[in-house]
Formats: sequence, structure tokens, C-alpha cells
Amino acid sequence: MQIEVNGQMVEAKAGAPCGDVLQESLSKKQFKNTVVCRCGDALLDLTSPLPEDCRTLEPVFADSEEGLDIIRHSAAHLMAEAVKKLFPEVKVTIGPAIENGFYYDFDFERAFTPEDLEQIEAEMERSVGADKLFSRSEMSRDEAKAFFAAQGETYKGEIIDDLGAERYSIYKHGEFTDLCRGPHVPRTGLIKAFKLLSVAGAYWRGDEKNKQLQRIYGTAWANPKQLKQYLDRLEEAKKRDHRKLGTQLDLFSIHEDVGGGMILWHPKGALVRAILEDFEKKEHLKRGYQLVQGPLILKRELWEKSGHYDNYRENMYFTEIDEQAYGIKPMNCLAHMLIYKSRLRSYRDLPIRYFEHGIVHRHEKSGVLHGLLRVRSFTQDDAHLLCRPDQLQQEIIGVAQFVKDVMEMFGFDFEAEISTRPEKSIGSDEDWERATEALKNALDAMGWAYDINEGDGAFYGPKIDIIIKDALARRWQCATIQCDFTLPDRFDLVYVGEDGERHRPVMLHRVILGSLERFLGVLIEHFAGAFPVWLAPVQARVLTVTDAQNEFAGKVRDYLVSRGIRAEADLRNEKLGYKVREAQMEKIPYMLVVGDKEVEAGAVNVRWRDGDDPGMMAYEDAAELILSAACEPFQRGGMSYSFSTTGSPHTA
RNA sequence: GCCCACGUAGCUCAGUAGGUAGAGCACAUCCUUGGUAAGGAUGAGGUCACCGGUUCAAAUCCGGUCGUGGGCUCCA
Repeated sequence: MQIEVNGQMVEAKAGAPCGDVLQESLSKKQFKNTVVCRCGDALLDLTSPLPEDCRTLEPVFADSEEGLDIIRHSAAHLMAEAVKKLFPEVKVTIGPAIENGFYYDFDFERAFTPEDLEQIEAEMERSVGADKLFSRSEMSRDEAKAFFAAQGETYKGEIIDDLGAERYSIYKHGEFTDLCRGPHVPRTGLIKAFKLLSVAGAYWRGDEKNKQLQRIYGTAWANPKQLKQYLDRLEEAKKRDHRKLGTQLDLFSIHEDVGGGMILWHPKGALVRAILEDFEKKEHLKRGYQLVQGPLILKRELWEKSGHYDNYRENMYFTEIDEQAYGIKPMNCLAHMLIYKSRLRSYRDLPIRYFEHGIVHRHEKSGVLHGLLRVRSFTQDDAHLLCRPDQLQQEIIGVAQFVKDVMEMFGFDFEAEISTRPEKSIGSDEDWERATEALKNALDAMGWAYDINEGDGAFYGPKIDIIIKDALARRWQCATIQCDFTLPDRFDLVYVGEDGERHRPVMLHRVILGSLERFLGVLIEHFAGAFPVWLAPVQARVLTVTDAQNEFAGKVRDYLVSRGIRAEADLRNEKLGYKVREAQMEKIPYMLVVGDKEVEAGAVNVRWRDGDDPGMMAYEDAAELILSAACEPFQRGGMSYSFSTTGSPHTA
């Protein structure tokens, strides 16, 4: 038959190994670098027979994205082989490729030690050196069950029962055989660059009720150079860890004595927060939101009424006042609804958009706390939008646009997900259906791609989640838009329609940054601590060469402060080099050096944190330079920068 | 909450055949007035996370508690 191989038409025989067909159209070097092949949408082993209906055949090279997945998955098998050889009593479970690497979960009586990992790695190296063939074969369900049962691999039996198929493919290399859909690299020699990274506990099938297995993580690449680049990248990422930078830049701290997941914001960190809050308040007012404020604790009955007591109690803190039970708020919606309810609303009033920087407390499990990214006390930039059903679509789009404007302003890429009804939830099926549709329609209107997370919604409604990544490419949920037909019902929220009747409004819960704590954590890593000028706690520092310039330096500092710039003067009896180094390590965007020459000219010598120095200029001009740099990120989206709280002038 | 690892000055870290602790930075005092990433001297600073055990003797060995880190589950 005639098929297209790598762009050219060739004559091939159906049933011949794909690898053989490919080999004729590829250079030796290319073929050596081929891990599997693609026929239409399907990926096939090089040893697989060429299907009858195959019209095009392409090689998948080791360094392509698909190729790397194959290598990583194959590396997981290689690791399982090594583990079984060293520890025959281990039971194998599953081992997929993941972003940048792979893992395999093992059932083993004891924990793997770092020494074990070294041994396993050495055993894998031997297997790579031996360049063993990966061979594919098939078994019927009964054969497969009997085969793995005979080896005591009970987890494989469970997987077979679960899949419920008639035929199963198995892969063998050396002495190791595993149930696997494949495909795999043709020979172990293609797994050239890998490293085992860590061992961790993981539950069988991801369910904490199940047995905890030992998971070994590893990374694998097409060649040693790529591997080194990745390991270097990991090192680099550690340097921008927000916990490390938080200490170095004196932004925040976490004290054991205060409690886990509680943040102490130091002056500079608190200032960055205040700037963000200030920016957000103005931006919300511009977009038709109203600022409101509720208390931290509300009576327990209210949480019972809302459903939080039944559905969210394990995450809440409670207290008692005058023998009356109170709940510390984990969310801000109740106060907002009561504000809505404080008077009768007309359809003309809608949509109503209430915004609050609301401090919430959630009892997160101790093991999940993580710097600023997962805490127990945090501030949400929370809003609740109450609207008529016919306004819902437009309101969701408005929020999505708001999210887009803000994320683009910070330079974050983001991904969207829609989460549907969870098991533990309240409300009718129709309402859930309507709400989910509204969210999907809005994202379609925005032209955003999104994934669906079945059963991941909040207990009161479906939601859109926006996910951004930290320095280690870990994904964090920030913005979320949640549709809610249920709470307005429970709290009997109404508006009077054009017809004079009472109607039920729809409520949207939404945050943009999510929590200020988490967002700042990701932001610190995103900018490696070098905040953009508008957010930098100190925007400019005047550095004197000797104390002969102290008076002039003070004058420059005062001028900058009067122009709304957060400026300091470093008048200490230290050498200029020392002051420059310190300012640089504090990542202050502008250093304004003044010596005798500058005093005489009424100028400053501008040194910029990020590279080329603008040089000497009148200090009034330097102020304009700094102000325009501060405004720069706001060019898009019709936003603007101004910050009214003056940083306290500091005279050292 | 679960699995594994770790917990020494404000910070970063040394400190193994168990013998009542060290360095650099930061801090204080003094000297130095010096043009773009660290000038010099002196000094102060530690219940070696906490509790208990083994021992003549524990930062070091054992047990527990708390905390942190990497994951799992969960989440903004």
C-alpha cells in the first residue's frame, strides 16, 4: 500500500513493523533519535505492525514534547524494574509521566532512603547501558489476571478489574513485565538523561482512606544537556522562593509562637500590601463596585442558615460570647447579603456589586500550610454581585474582563477551569445546570479555553477558577468566579421587578487576586523580589558619597516624597560602594547618587537596579523618570497609578 | 490529617569514635570622609526547638511533643 512517510509517498506493507517502514525514510541520526511513531492520531511502538488503515506515518523524536512524555513514562518502567530487582518483595502499582519527569508508586513495608535511591539509580543506569529491548505483547483478561496474580502483584489485578477490557497490552524489558497501554521507547538505551529526585507518601488511587504508598519522583530528558538545564532551573527557582526572599527583603515572617499559617507583615511587606489594596479599591470603584465592610465573627445560627455549618464546619473556627455561639468567618458573603437585605431593592438598583478586602480564617490541615501560598488567616479581595437573571451573563463577562486586565498588567499567564457540582452540595439540579451553563457561555464569549473539573465546585454553586504558576511551576488558584442560586434563596433576597412583584436575584462570588497573601507570594517569586516600580516599597534611595552632601540629599529626598515617590536617603557614614550594594540587594529600583559634583549642579546621578544607568540629571527630571516608570504597567486596560500614602521618609 | 526528611546566634551555615559550642553576614562602640556590589579594629549575642530517657557526662544516642521542608489528600 501507498502511505505518506515523513512527507514522502512510499510503498509499505501493512503489518510490517512501523520502525522498519520509518527507517527507510529517515537518516540514521534521525532514526536513532526516534522513540515512537505517529499514525494519524495514534502513537505506536516502533515494533507495532503497520495498521491497514494507516495513511501517514511520522517519527516522534526524543526531544519533542510527545517524545519526552514517552521517555519519562519509559523511565518510570525502568525504575520499577530496578526497584523490583533490588527489593523483590515490593508490589508495583502505577507510574506515569508528569510535567518534567515521572513517578512510580510502590507498596513497600519500609520507606525508601536516599541510599536506596542511589542504588535504584545505579541499577537503572546498568539497564540503560545494557540497551534492553522494550517488547509489547497482548494477553486476554484471564491470562493477564493469572499472570500478575502469580507474581503477587495484587494492584495490577485491581487495575485490570477496574478497566474491564478484554485484551491487555503488557510491556517487557529485561526481567520486568508491566501492564501498560504504552507506547514505549524501543530500547532502554534511549533513556539517556534522568535523575531520581525525592520520595514521598501518596495514597493508592489518590484516596486518603486507602493505603499510603511510597512514591519516587524522578526527572528525565532527551539528553544530558537538557537534564542539566532542568536541574539548574530548579536551583534558580529555589533562589526566588518567596519564603527566602520574604526574609531577605524583610517583607514578612511566620512565628512558631503565633501559630502555623499566620503571617506577620513587616513594614515593607505591609506597604506592598497597602499599595495593592489601594490600587484595587480605586479599580473597583471605577468599575461600579461599592466598598462595604463586615465583622470577623458572626453568630453561629447565621452559618447554620447559610449551610456553611453543615458543609464547611470542619474548616471553621468557633468562639463564644455571652453564652452565644459565634463562627469566625471563612467567607465574606453573609455580611454582604445582609447589607443587601437591609432595605427593599428595585430592579433598577441591580446589579449591585459589593467589594471588601475581607479577612477570613480557615482551618487548613497542618500538612498543607506553605509560606504565604497556603495559610490559615488571609485577606480576600472579595466581591458579591447581585443581579437579575438576565444580567448574569454580562456580569460574569465583566468579572472575566477584570481578571484579564489585572493579570495582564502583572504579566501573568493564566489558565481557566470550570468546576461542576460536588457530592456535598445544596440546591436544585436545574439551578446547577443553569449556573454552569452561564459560566461556560461567558468564557466562550471571552474566547478563553478551559478545562472542566467534574465535582470540584463549591457546595453552593459551580465556579470558574483562574490558575497561575509559581517559580517552581506549581499551580495556584487565584481568581475565582462562583455562581450561586442557593444562598439568595436561603436568605430570601429579593428585588421588586418592573411588574411590581418580588423576584429572586442571582449572586456571584468572585475574587480577582484571590488572597493577598497567596498573590503576594506568587508575585514575589514572579518578580524574584524586584517589584515593579509602582509596587516597590522603596522606589528610590538617595545615596551620599560623603556627609558633605547630607543637606542636599535631604532636600532631594523631601522633593521626591512631595511628588508622591516613596524615597529614602542613606546618610550613613559608609562608602558609596557599600550603600550601592545594600540598595541593590534590597532591589530598590532607583539609586540617586549625590556627590559634590551633583550638589553643585543641583542634580543626581541615577543608577537603575536593572541595568543601564540613565546617568546624571536634574533631580526634578529624575522624579519624572521614576513617576513615568511607575505608571508604565498601567498603559493597558485603562487603569492608572497613584498612591496616596506617603512612605515615611527615613534619615539614617 | 498521612508518609519521609530536617530543627545549632537576627540571617546563612560549620560542629560523628557522646567530654558543658564556632564562622561569615547583620548588630553596638571606635577609627576611617571614601564616587557606583562589602574600609578597619574591638565587642555583645546561643536554655544547641521543647519535654522525658540512657550515661559519670548528651547539640551529638533513644522516645514523645511542637515547628519547618518535600509530597499525598484538601484549598484562595
